[in-house]
Amino acid sequence: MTEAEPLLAHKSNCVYCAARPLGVCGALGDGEAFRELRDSRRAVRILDAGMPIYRQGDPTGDLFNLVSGWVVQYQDLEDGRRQVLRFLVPGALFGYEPSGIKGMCHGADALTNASLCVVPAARMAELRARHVEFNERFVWMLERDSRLAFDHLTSLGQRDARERVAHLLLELAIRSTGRYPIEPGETFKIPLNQPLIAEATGLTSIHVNRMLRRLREDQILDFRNGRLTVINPELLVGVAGITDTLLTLWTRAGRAEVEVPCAQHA
Amino acid sequence: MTEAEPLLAHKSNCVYCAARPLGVCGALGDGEAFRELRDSRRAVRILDAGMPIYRQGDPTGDLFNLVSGWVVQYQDLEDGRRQVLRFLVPGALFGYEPSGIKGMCHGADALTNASLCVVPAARMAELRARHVEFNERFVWMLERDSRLAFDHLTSLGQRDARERVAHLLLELAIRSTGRYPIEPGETFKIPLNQPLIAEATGLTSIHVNRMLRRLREDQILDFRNGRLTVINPELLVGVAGITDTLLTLWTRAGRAEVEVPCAQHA
DNA sequence: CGATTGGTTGATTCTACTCAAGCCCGGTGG
DNA sequence: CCACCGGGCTTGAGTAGAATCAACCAATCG
Repeated sequence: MTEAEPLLAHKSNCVYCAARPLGVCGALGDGEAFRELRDSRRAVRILDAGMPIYRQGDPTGDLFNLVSGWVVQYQDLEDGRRQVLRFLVPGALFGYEPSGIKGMCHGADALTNASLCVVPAARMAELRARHVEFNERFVWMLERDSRLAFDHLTSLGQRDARERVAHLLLELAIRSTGRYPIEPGETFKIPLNQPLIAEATGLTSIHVNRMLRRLREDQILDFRNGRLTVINPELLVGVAGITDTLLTLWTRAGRAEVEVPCAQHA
Repeated sequence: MTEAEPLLAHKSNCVYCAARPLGVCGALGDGEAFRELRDSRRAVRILDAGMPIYRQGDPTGDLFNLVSGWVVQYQDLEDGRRQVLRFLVPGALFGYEPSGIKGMCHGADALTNASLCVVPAARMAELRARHVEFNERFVWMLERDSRLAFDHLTSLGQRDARERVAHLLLELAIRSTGRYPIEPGETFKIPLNQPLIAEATGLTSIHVNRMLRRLREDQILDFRNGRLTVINPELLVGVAGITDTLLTLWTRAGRAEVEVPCAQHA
C-alpha cells in the first residue's frame, strides 16, 4: 500500500505504462497538473487478480488511476443478479461518484494483477479548479464514458446474443490496443472468462458458450483461454455493428486532441 | 427561433420553470455564471411535440438547456432498430459530445411541446473555465448521468420485462416531480406511449402492453393515455428494485448540495 | 487426492418475439 | 352525414431465442 512495496511486481500486465509504474497516466495526461497529481497521490495499491478494490456501498472519497492491469466494475442486485458495467484498461480513472450520495453504487475488482494510484476526491477537485486543461481532460473523459455507456445500452436493448458477444470482444480488442483496423488472424489478450462475458452481456454463461462456438464455426473469431483471434475482421465488424464514432472513442485517435499519452509512448 | 417569438406558447408544459421561460435553469443553477450564461445564449427554440432537435450524425457544436417539456434521446442502428437512451425533463442540459468526434452519435426529439435555450459549446467551456462552482455543477451532472446510465444497463441486462417496465415508469414519475415517497393512488403525467416504452426497455410494444396489463391486474400500477396511477407504491418499489442511491439521484434531494433550483422554486 | 472452477454439450422449458387480426378514436374528405 | 383512414392499443396463436436443468470433462489447487 506504500511506495516501499515492490511496485514493479506486476509490470508485465501493463500495456502502456510499464516504464513508469508509479505515475498517473493515460486519461490524465502529462502536464503540470499531472506532476502535481503524481505528488499528491495518497498511496499506490498493488492487487492480485480477483481482489476487490471497493465494494458497492463502501464510503466514497478516493479516486483511482489504473496504472497496469484490467479492472471490472459491476452492480449487484439484492437477489444475487450481477451486471458488469464496464471493463477498464490501463490509464482509466475511476471510483468517482456524484457528490451527495452516501456510498458507492457499484463495486470494482481487479481482473488481472493490477496496480493503481489512489487520489483523494477533494484533491482531484482542487486540481481541476486550478488547472483548466486538466479539468477539460477530466470532463472529456466523463463525456466519452457516457457515450460508451450509451453504446452498451444499445447493445443490451437491441442486439441479439451473438451480436452482443461479438461487439464486446471487438470493443475490448480495440480499446486494449488502441489500434484499428485489425488484420485477419490477429490475436489479443483479453482477460475474461465466459461467465464474465455473460454478466457483461446480460446472458447466461451457457449461452455465451454457444455463441462463441457459432462465431468460431462462422469463421469470424475464436476466443478461448483469454485469447481472442479475429479470423475475419470484416465479418466481425459487420456482426458487431460498430460506427466510426465508436472507433474514434475506442482508439487512441479519439484521445489525441485532449489526451497526451505518457512521454514514453508518444 | 429568436427571442421575439412567443416564448410562453408552451409554458403549460413546464413543471418548474414557467415563471422564467427565458432562463437557463435546473442543472445549471442560479449564480453569476448563470446570469452570464443567460446573456450568452444564442437562441431560444420552441418545438412542437415530435419535432427533432438534432439527428444522429449532425455536426456537433451547440448545447441545449431544456426549459419546458420533455425530450427523448435515442440511437439508431443501420437496420432500423432504435434504442431510447434516456428521457429528459425540464432543467436538463444535453447535446454535448466528447470533443474530437465528427458528428452527434445520437438524436434527440421533443416528446411534448418544448422550449429550450441554445448555447454554443465553446461558450460553455469558457464559462466552465472561469467559474469553478459552475464547472463543478456541470461535472456533477455528468457524473449523475453516468450513474443513471449504469442503472439502465443493469435494468436491460438483468431485469425481466415486467421489472423493466415498472422500473422505467417509477423512475420517470419520481424524476418528473422530484418527490418521494409516493402515496397510494397518486397519478403522474408521463408523456410516453407503449412503443416508446418498448424502445427504452428493449422490448416490443406488444409485450409492453402485456406487462402493463399484468401490472394493472397485480394492482401495482395503471398506465394509460400518458397517465400513470401508482396503485401500490410498496409493491412497485419492490418490483422495480430501486436503491436509496437511485432515489437520491432521482429526487431533488440529490441536487440540493450542488444544484440551486430557480429562485421561484426554492 | 477430493474440491473447485471453467468449459462443453444435450434435452427441456419458458420468456419474449412474430404474425395476424380487431378495436377505439380522432381526423379527413366525399 | 358517413366512409375512410391511420395510430395506438389489445388480444390470440404460433415460433424462436435464450434460460434452465443436468450431465460430463479438463485443469488447477488445496
